[in-house]
Amino acid sequence: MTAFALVDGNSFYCSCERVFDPRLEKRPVIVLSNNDGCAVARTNEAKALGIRMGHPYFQIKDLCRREGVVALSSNYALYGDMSRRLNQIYDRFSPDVEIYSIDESFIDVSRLPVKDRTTWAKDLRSTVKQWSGIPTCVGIGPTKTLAKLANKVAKKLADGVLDLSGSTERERVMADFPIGDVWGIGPANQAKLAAMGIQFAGQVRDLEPRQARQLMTVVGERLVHELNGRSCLPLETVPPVRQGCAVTRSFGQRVTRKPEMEQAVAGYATRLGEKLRRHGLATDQVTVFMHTSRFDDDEPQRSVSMTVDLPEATNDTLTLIKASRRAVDQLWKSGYRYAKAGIVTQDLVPPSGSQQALFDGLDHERAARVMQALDEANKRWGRATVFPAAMGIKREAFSTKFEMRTPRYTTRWDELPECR
DNA sequence: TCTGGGGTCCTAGGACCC
DNA sequence: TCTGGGGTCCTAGGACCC
Repeated sequence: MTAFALVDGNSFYCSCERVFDPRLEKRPVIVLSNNDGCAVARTNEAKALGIRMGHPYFQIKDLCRREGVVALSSNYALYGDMSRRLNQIYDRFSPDVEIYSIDESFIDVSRLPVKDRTTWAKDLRSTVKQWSGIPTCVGIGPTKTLAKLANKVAKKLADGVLDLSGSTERERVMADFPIGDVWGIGPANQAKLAAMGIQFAGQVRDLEPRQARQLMTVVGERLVHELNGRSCLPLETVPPVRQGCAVTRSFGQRVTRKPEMEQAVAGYATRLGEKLRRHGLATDQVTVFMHTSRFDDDEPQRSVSMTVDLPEATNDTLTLIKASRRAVDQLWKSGYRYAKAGIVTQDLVPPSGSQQALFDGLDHERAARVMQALDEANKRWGRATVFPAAMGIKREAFSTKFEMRTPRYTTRWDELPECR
């Protein structure tokens, strides 16, 4: 019999901030998306004030001021590092851990030598809290979907743990668990099911698998099995090779001039190269897109994209910049206020450079050494210490806003927290 | 003034082939 | 006027996730 635990950090980004600034304790705190656009993490105190997930910040600015909500820009360097620490702790509790997202991990608990999984989970929670400062919740069930469901319910329990291994308890909980909160049911499927009078997880569980498939494709059929305790989604301890890679950003201010667009996209190409090299992958085509904002509805709209094929798979930043610049050249048209642009790639492959170098001389080798030096310098002294001139030097006009970012406490020597 | 970014999986339908 | 039957591959778009 399979058994999974799902552990996640409560209001994860906010909790990370609280670890390093105890003044945030008990206060409503939200963390904002890129560009300080909308709320992507809220403490319970902030939720109680009616701040929704994805709530645009400009709409709640007044509320925040009035109610003393602390709004922070996102600090991904900090959250990523805290996430790594949490997983190191999980590893001590089980050899089988799947990192599912920055704040969630699945743990195989079917073969743990414990008689009571609830006690085990409570021990995990308190260890994590003590060692990292992050509060967590744990849900346990015979399938991943049920572990997720248990976790959601555990959020409202005093001890933050719920084990749904037993079928009686499971049925009781599923009877009034809203379908919209079930993992895998989004707004579209929720509406479809609601139209059939289905509102609770227990009703989805009792659908015929064939009917669920008709309604929600094979995903829905799997869901029914999972809710019945028949595991369809195995633990994936080794992350699969990634299929695509993208760097896209909204601009801090609308872009109306071509040189700015060129610099912005050159910056994305640079970042793309870094990501590809970090994963040991390469690409043989890049798609560049740019568009205006749908919220500027009294202005002319434009949304275009173009794919450029590369002669061979590469992760060389300068090659990526050249290719994306060609695309910008083709796509650019003045008279619009562009809000966002990006580079997207698919069909990632291992770099072909090492073989090619044998045939067409030293260029590949040289380029690879330049990239290696670039990556090492930026790793040691911080991102964009060394960067291609095409990115431009005065980037303030369009670069992403982080006006309320806290220090990168754990990953930068010059931003270490100090005791006074 | 101000509305995120980056992934995955699935299906339908067209192009193409024999 | 008649105008098959099946495959495969690729892509766009939808849905979902955090």
